[in-house]
Amino acid sequence: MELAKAYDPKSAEESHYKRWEESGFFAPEINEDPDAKPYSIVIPPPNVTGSLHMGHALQHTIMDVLTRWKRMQGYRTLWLPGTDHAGISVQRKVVEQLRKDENKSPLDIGREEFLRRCWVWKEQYGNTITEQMRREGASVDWSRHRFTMDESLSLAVRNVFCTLYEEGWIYRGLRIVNWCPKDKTVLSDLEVKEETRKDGKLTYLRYPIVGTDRTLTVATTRPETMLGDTAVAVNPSDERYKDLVGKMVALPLTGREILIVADEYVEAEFGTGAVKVTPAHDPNDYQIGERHGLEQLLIMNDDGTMNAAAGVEFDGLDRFAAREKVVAMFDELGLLEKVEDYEITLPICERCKTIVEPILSEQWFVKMDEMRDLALGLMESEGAPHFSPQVPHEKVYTSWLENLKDWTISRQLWWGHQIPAWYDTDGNVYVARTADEAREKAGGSELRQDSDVLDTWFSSGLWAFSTFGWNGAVTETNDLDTYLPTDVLVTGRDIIFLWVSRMMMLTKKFADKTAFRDCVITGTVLGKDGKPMSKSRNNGVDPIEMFDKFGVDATRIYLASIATGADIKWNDNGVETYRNFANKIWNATRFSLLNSEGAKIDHSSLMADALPLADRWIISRLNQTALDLNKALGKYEFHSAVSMLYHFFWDDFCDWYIELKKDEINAGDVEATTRILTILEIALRMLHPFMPYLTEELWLKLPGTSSELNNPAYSKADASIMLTKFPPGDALALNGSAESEMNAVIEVIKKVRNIRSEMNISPSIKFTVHIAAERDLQDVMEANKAQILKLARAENLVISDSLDVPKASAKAVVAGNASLAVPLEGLIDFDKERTRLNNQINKLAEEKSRLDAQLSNQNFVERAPAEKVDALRERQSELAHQMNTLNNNLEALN
RNA sequence: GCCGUCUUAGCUCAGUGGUAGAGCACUCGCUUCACACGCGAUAGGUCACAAGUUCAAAUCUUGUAGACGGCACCA
Repeated sequence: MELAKAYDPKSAEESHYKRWEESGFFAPEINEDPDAKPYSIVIPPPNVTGSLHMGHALQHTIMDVLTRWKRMQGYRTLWLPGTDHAGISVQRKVVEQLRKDENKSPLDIGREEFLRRCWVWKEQYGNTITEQMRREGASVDWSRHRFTMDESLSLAVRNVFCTLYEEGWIYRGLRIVNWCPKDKTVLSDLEVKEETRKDGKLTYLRYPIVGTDRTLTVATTRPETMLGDTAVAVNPSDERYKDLVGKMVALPLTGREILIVADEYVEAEFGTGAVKVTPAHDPNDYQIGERHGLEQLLIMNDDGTMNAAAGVEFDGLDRFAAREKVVAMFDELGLLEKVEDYEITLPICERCKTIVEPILSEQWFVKMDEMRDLALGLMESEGAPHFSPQVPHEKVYTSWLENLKDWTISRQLWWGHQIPAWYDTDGNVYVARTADEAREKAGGSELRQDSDVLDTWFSSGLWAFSTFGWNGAVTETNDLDTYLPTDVLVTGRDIIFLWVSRMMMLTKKFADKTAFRDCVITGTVLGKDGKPMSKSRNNGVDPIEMFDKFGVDATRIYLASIATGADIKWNDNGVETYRNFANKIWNATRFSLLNSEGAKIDHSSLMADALPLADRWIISRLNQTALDLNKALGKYEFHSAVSMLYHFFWDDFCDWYIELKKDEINAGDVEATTRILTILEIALRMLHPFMPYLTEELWLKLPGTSSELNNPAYSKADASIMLTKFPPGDALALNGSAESEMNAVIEVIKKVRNIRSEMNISPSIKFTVHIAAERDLQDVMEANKAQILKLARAENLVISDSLDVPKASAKAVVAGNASLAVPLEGLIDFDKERTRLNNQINKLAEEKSRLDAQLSNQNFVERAPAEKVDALRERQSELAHQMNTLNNNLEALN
């Protein structure tokens, strides 16, 4: 069978995924071993509004590498996929669609119809990302695909909510919350980001003091909130204002009189030392208000416009217009002291970037005291989750938990899990699992359900166990029993608090298990400009484009080559490197197949006695690589795994082993070809988790592959590399003497090549190589004569105890007190050879002087480990010997 | 304000107290019958800076500078 000259990823990508999926290879049920240990991962469910970005591609690659690796090891492996309903995102898309297509608002069509449209939207667009995951080669069990608003998962949400309410962990209360006037919903602290603006203003307003002609100046960044002031506060020990405490100020523009109170919160040194107090629009003012029994005057509507309480002149005015108007009116009244430039940090809505308004509102909250203790307890007792990399994430995670505030879980949206709480006409609340249950509790009064839905992260927080069938009504399933705790969670830093922590808490609370033992935190893939990829920066790189340009496998293994947790600037170059690597693998296979008549995969062929050096060497290297590879993967060190695969395959297997075996292969040596094919087959297995398409494509072409090579756990399944046994590596197959002998051969070849290149001798000119060495090494050289001749492009090899060559020779030293020479009568340039020898001598001299200094240091000799000292001494004497030889060579030229 | 990360070759990045590494780019040579997405040979580093610990520091400690992240505050 002849392969094309270059690897074309497209055809491989198109043919294998469907077969794998349809054959049930991704489902854990493919494993027939009743004693197989489980291995499970749940995917961080991407938003149904999302499409694949590089962060997904990175995380999915890591999850798939782990899944394929464990599956090949014979674990009952499950990678569970799914999607998140993404409350605000979907709602916004549907609202926008409605406005554009029909010029209607959600209120025009009503809740029921709006929700129907959301479902239609989800059905239509919600599987973009799942289709893209198929292209990625993600070996997820599609039969277990979950959506956060599936019936069972929704039931789980209602049951969890009710239980937490009954136990007092969920409450409804009036608090200052983060309000997004554009989305018209409350947001949790984590959904609010900060933006520093240099063009902020600090406005100083004068409030006249009643019964005097004095004024009191307050400073504010939000002048419009003065319309809701119900007090002015000063520090109790502030001498300037001591006599004013208890007096009233006449609040301009409102006709109201408000009290001057003393409160420790106020810092005398900051600003004017007097603070306007707006309890309904500021969290600190709210606290002051509580302490002093102040009125909470709400002056804004949910869209950020002022309401009637702000006064007729302001009613309906946008908050920023109101701000200007307040300042202008103070100015007119002569009460505007000054306006200063002020750098200000504003809270903004993470999604729509609108400035968030702190506002007093009645919402649902989860009390975090016990939740926090659950998560901290798991960290303390089990060290769970164990973060990779551990620094800095473990500390950030625990210190965040230690300072946790209550979680606002209600959202003023329609798309999501509607809060299972009902109100009677008197405003009494009945939390119940169903409307019937609520009616029963209410004793027949007329009820209406809370119109809010729950924070999307509330349902995601249940993901680790709700996806395995837990819904509160059903609390025991095979999957829960088998796959929980999951083994590892792979995600980004940005959702450690939003999701990771909550999943740990809620899984412990309701399934009484650890959600996952390990947590791999990936870094951020940055744009070429070094900044996070974003639409506004237009620096995004589309994974699909990379797949098209370089292939899925090249993109995957490049992503895996990034150090775990490290951020990386995207560069196409990196992917190109692995595109080339894929082509190298393709061509190595192509070569192996060219002369493969009569040969086939045969693992026993590697066990045969008296194999040639190159074979003993590559088998040792192969096993070392397999051992190191498994170790690296076990520690989530994907980058070092990739690096060792790359160098084993390219350097050891292609550059040396194949080149050394070429003559045998071309001569039709069936045994040699069998070994090459067998080693290649094992190498492909090791590469499979990273490069599933290429390896499957090639593996199926190898002679002798069949389901008999499958891991016994999959013996009844069709043949596929993804079901073979992952090479564990065998420490007994390591062969130190073969490695050192091979290294000697390699060194000889490299030295001769160096002579040819430095002396500008054309590759077409064949010459004789003389080697002088001790007896053992002579035998090695003799046994590998043909290989040395071929790779050094020489026609003759003379091996002896000492060099006997004409003056016109180029010489070099090799390890083991050996030396070599190439007679170059008529070709040698003596000046060049002198320079070449001098360069070598200088290099050795540099190393030797460092060693001499170190070894003459009495402290080092006495205190460093003896074997270290011995090794350096040995190297020192070798260097001396080599320098001596080279100096003699140099003299001989004169 | 508190906590933390990063700074290594021209570029992008590995590096685990013991002789500084890779890929790409650069230079030189090669239509060697798997691969020019290739092969061979070079060159390229004050490991940000300073001090300390140590026989020995890119690696541990402290400080400085620059880049960045998280949290808190923000009248």
